[in-house]
Amino acid sequence: MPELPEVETIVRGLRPALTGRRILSLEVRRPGSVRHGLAPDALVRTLPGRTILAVRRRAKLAVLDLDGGLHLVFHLKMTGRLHLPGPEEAPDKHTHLTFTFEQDRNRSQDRLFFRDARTFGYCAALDDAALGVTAMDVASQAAWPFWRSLGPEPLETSPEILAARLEGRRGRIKALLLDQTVLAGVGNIYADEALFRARIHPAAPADALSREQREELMRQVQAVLQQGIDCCGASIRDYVNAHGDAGAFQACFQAYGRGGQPCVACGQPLRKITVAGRASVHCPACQPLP
DNA sequence: GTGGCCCTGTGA
DNA sequence: TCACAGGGCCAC
Repeated sequence: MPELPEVETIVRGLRPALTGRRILSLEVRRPGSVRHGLAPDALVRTLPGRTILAVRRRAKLAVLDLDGGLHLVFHLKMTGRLHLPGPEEAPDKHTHLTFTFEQDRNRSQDRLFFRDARTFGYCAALDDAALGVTAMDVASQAAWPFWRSLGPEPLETSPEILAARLEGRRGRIKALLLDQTVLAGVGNIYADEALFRARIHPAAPADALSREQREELMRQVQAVLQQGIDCCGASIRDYVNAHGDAGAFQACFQAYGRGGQPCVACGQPLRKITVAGRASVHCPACQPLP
């Protein structure tokens, strides 16, 4: 569930608590939650003594940059959480990784929990080459394929350039918005919201849209992502930030999860269909098929 | 391009 | 009790 705005909110919450901290230890309570990079036992051996240099986001991934050219990449998928527990808080059955930091007189939290009820999420420990820190790394075979395949950041790319990535694509527009190689960070919520605001049917073939429509769609993608960040994310079901607080963007939903309810623009009931295997809510009147 | 799979908590 | 939620991956 955490999409770009939710991961951005989590990262912003973690940054002041974690930047500059030295790792004391890692406890791996569920080895399957460590994937793609170093094996769990190697990670447990190599982490103590390393310092967190930066906390950042790429697409829907949260990244801790460590000294020595190591990076911890977290994919939260649907139910993953990165959370700073209180001093008395014990790991529960869904807490798969617990990081402990050296005490810091200025900062009260000295642990980080990775929790994930549905275990789709993971932590990957990868080196500079795997993340393509230099241009040479990007071209090298050592690059982590998933990372290398990620498209541009939608909030750091112009709508025109984003729209140009749809050119000549025959797929349904919603499937392309969800395709992380086209643009990185949009999930089901923000795809439905952007399509509604751009008045484009989710099942419209991308090549049936005009250039103006594609650019307007990308402007709306940027607008809903920015609004999501400004609201500290959308909380439905599981999502909370690093401190356990809910977001507020769910109150701004105009399409997502509103099937059967009246369209905020025209009052007609919104329709729920399946596109690209995902529940998709749209207004048949405002978002006609081209 | 589509659909099944992974997995478990939630709500009808 | 069971359908449903869905990101990424894989086989079709």
